[in-house]
Amino acid sequence: MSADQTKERILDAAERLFAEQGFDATSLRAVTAEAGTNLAAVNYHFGSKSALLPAVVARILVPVCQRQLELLDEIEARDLPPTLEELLEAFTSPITDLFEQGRRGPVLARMFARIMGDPGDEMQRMTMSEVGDAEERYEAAFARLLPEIPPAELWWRFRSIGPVVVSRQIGLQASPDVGGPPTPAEADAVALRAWTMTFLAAAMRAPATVQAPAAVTSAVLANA
Amino acid sequence: MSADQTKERILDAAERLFAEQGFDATSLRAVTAEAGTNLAAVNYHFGSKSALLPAVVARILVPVCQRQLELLDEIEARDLPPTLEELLEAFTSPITDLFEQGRRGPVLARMFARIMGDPGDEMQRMTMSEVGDAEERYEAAFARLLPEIPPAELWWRFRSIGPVVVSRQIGLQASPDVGGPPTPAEADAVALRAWTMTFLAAAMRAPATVQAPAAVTSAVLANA
DNA sequence: GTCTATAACGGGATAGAC
DNA sequence: GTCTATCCCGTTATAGAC
Repeated sequence: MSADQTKERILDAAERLFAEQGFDATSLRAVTAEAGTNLAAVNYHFGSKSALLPAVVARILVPVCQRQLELLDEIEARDLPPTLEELLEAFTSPITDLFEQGRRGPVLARMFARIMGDPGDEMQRMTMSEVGDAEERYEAAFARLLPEIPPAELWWRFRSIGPVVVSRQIGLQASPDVGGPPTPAEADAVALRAWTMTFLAAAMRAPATVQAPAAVTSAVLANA
Repeated sequence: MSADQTKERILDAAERLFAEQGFDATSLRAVTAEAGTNLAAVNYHFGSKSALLPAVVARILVPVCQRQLELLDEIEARDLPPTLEELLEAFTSPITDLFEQGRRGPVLARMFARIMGDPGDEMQRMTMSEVGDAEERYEAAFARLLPEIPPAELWWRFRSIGPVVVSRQIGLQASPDVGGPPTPAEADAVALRAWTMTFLAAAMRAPATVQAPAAVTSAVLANA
């Protein structure tokens, strides 16, 4: 078997198992068994177990961000400014598409959630380096579209888009007896995109909060 | 040392370590070292490592839900129906309060995020049994307040509240060099509550999505 | 490049004294 | 109830044959 094939098979197996069971709970033995190789191959190709994780994450994230940027390019190539819904759709649909990929998608949503809650900056730094470009450009695009929202408040609104999309995808998987969705998951998947768009568009468009920002408050207090 | 004291000390240590490092990555040896006891004590009081996790989670969640229910009782004891903002505040403030508890709070946000993304229904079932009551009553209260939103769509809106609150708390902790918030965390903490309220209130209040629900669509297709 | 075999280690659980 | 000492297992990583 060629080197590239072995590497890909290891990544496939690792992605599935990490997503399903978590990184710590997954042994290299399980990965190599599923990949049809052996322990030594992982260490040869990736160096160690911990080095396998960034490789898996990058392989997932890179195409998503590429697609996000492509869609943004298309939007910005036009003359007229985009609608908020268009911008949201361009940002979220590559993520949703990923999650709706047959049987690969669903488990990935959980992997994302795990990454977001992971301790230590290591994982977040890793994720950032892949996602940074797309995030910056979209944030700027939202800022142009919503000039009346102060940048600090808009920053938080923008960062809530991902969690909402990811958490809803996870909710879609929950079985009804542990508090899953009220209607069949297949039917919901279609409606869910539209409902999520409604939810996020309204939230992004909300008038700026009137209350004085805390930064100002504390500056005033400091001078008192 | 009394039995209760030992038990509490183990729970304290486990809570901190699970939240900081994750469940799998935390060894019982680390827990007992911090608790000032030994391995056998954990197995005596809790039976096993896996049985320690539910105990830790329950100790965190129970008071939060109690407070949520108290606040809802106060609101419903009045004659006039609550505003959406009041209801949101009552639901979210016990969570936010938890996260703002000195040095205990911040790590707990990550523990929550991890739980939400955890595979297997085990953890989610455990969480549900603690949280179920409060969730049901609040969902009903929101439904009364927003009768024009179809229940299925409202269900998803309501389930997004938690993820938004939790993810923002995690964002508050991120250091600026990994994409943390633009302004100092201390100043933001105050403003953040108000901004989050603006965001969520607008999202909850959004007019119902016009598009036909997928359930209807697929029923029509099935009859074609 | 790939594999087998093994080294070196740390984990959870438990028996049994106190 | 609490502790020490120990068992036994699964883990990662690597040396060395092919």
